[in-house]
Amino acid sequence: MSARPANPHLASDIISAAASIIEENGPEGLTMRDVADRVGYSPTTIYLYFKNKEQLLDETVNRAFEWFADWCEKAQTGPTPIDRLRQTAHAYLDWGLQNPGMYRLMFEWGYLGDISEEAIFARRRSWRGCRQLVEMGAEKGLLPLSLDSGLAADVMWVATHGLVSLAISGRMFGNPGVADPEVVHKRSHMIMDALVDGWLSDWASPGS
Amino acid sequence: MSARPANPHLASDIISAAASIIEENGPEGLTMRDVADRVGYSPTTIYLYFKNKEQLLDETVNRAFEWFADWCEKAQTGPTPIDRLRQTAHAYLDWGLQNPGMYRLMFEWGYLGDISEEAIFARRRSWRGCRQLVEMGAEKGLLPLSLDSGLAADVMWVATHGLVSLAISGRMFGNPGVADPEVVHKRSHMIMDALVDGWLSDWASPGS
DNA sequence: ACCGATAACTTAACACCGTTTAGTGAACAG
DNA sequence: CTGTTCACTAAACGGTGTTAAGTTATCGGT
Repeated sequence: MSARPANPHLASDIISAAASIIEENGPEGLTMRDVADRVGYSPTTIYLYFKNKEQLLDETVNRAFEWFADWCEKAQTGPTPIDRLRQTAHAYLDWGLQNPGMYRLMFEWGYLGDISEEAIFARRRSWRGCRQLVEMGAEKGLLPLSLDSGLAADVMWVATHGLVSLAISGRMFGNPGVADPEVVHKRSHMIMDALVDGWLSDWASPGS
Repeated sequence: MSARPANPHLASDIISAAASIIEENGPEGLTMRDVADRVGYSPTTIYLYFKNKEQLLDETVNRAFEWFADWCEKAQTGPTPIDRLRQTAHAYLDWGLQNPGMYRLMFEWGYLGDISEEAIFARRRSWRGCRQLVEMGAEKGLLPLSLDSGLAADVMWVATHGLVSLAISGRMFGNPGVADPEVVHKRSHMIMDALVDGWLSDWASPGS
């Protein structure tokens, strides 16, 4: 959000170029010089539109989170909150499997920079959607809920994130690193179903 | 595992130096020159003992996985498999919270390199321990298991990893990035208990 | 005692990275 | 015509992983 020159498309083009490079080479494979080449300007020009690499990545991530939340919301076509919860979970997984570079940047890249309150709020949009589904399911008695909805949403998110994280890192399924994409896809959706099944059964328990 | 000069302690010292730098500065903050400084040699000497940075990191990770598996096994003091499962889960979480830099390197760092079959087998030691606990719990009727034990272990591992991953990245708990360590510790152990509670209730379910 | 080989290590450089300094050239206001 | 501003760039700085080419010391053989 630094003061920018007039060219109104360039900032957006730079972000698009960064996003496509991230998908091709991963977050660690993104260089300012590559971004500049792709938009047809010199590397210094990037710094007229973004304070530094971190800010460029932050804004790229902000846009990716919007796209990600849209994707998850669009998947919710089922009649009951339970249906929509399962659909959301699988949509989340698919998004991660299809955009592994961006997913890693969004959820695993170092520690968070100095992003604004609005950006934080916007990034958590999909989490709020998840919590709403949990609350709707609990109200209708479809979800046996002994936890508050925020904790339940955290539990679901944590497990879903862990599945995506391991699946895209090639560290799962007996032979870590090998990871035929089709095998990973099939196995991870199977695990996703098992996770959702677990959420739908009773959460109440003896405790520790 | 490249052919190495005679100095028998140096390779191990280099790995130790790398490990401590990773804990101080994170994986992205590790420099070959820093490693060399810390062991008191020139940067080029490191390349006499390790082919490149990737191999140094691989061997550092191998050693960390041993330490990690020891830690998880030592925590299993309870009488029943269920007790030991919960203890293992919390031990896993604590290890991650206390060694965030190494944890990220072990589980989230780019794609896996060309590591040997033995190394892969060794790295999965803690996963096998988890699966054994699940099998013991199921045999004794303590764990209602409608899944095969490998899938059940994957489900548990995935959720536990997701919790650690989000907790150490500062992306959880309403205000991502802020993350007072004590708050993170308390909240993440609460989520861990909720996760374990879920595993102990019935896994059987309608499916999707 | 001397020679050559080898082993352990270092100096100096390479290409590349994020970033900054000091511009260039064109458009425009007076 | 002049001075200013604006969008952009060339060249450099310090830092990175890595390598080529030494340097120095030790040791076996004669």
